[in-house]
Amino acid sequence: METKLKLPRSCRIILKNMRPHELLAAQEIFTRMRAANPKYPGLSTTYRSMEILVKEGFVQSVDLGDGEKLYELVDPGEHHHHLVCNHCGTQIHMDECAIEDLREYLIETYGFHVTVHRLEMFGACEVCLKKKF
Amino acid sequence: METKLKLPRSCRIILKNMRPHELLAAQEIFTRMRAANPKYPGLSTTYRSMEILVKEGFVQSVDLGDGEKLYELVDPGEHHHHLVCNHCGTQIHMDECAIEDLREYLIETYGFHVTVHRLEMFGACEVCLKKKF
DNA sequence: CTCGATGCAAACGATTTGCAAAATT
DNA sequence: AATTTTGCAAATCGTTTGCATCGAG
Repeated sequence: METKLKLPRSCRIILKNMRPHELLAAQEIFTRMRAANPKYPGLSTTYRSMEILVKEGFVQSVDLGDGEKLYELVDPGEHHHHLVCNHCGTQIHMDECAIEDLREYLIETYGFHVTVHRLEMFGACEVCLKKKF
Repeated sequence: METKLKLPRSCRIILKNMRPHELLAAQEIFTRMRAANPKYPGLSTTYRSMEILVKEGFVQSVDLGDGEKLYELVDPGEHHHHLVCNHCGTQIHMDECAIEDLREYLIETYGFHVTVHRLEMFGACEVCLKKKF
């Protein structure tokens, strides 16, 4: 038996208006939610909401290394990785998780059991490669 | 012909006193350098130095997601990844780079050419696994 | 003398927090 | 009425920057 999950209003607004596969900073989420719904709460509430949504598995938080956390809707329990083009900024979402195959190897070699991981790759996308960047 | 690299004094002190395979925050580096050498410059110089050392390839900067950058001596050009135990905090350094094998696959599948990547894995180390954490 | 290195304090930017007011149940 | 959510401003914290001074070549 699972208790029905009760999310605050702000979380519900976010879930309703945030699109999957879009990496957004808290600031940006706040701005968009306000635009979509003038009665949407303030910025600090956004931070509080994202914390809840991450914990509940609705949102994945991603760190691209530029000093701010980015958030992204995911199918609960799922996660994936990003290929970020350094030239045009395009973000490609990998369908598969590159680490899955590594799991067993890491247990055998290091005795280490991976539960969470973070992987981001940077480089050049197809288009920019052709432009000879 | 390569120009002889001239590093500021603070960088030289850091290279001399920092141990390989040890992840340290700027604050921590500052403290240690001061301890090793009372004439070592201040904290802001440490930040400026790390920037140089990263750019020159002496140091790798790592983000474990807790809001501060960590720095680590590396053999120039090299890089590697970390297995961080969530229970005891142990950091295991992987000898190999798990991503190398992925490179070709990503080019074929996504047309994406990876130049830089970030990979950190979190979970339970051998010791903590045995403790049934 | 000239230029890069440094010190110091202020600025910054994202995030967090404290507490009182408002809304939900 | 009790509990949860929110607003707002202030506090945090790591990091960066401006600018005057110091020091090596």
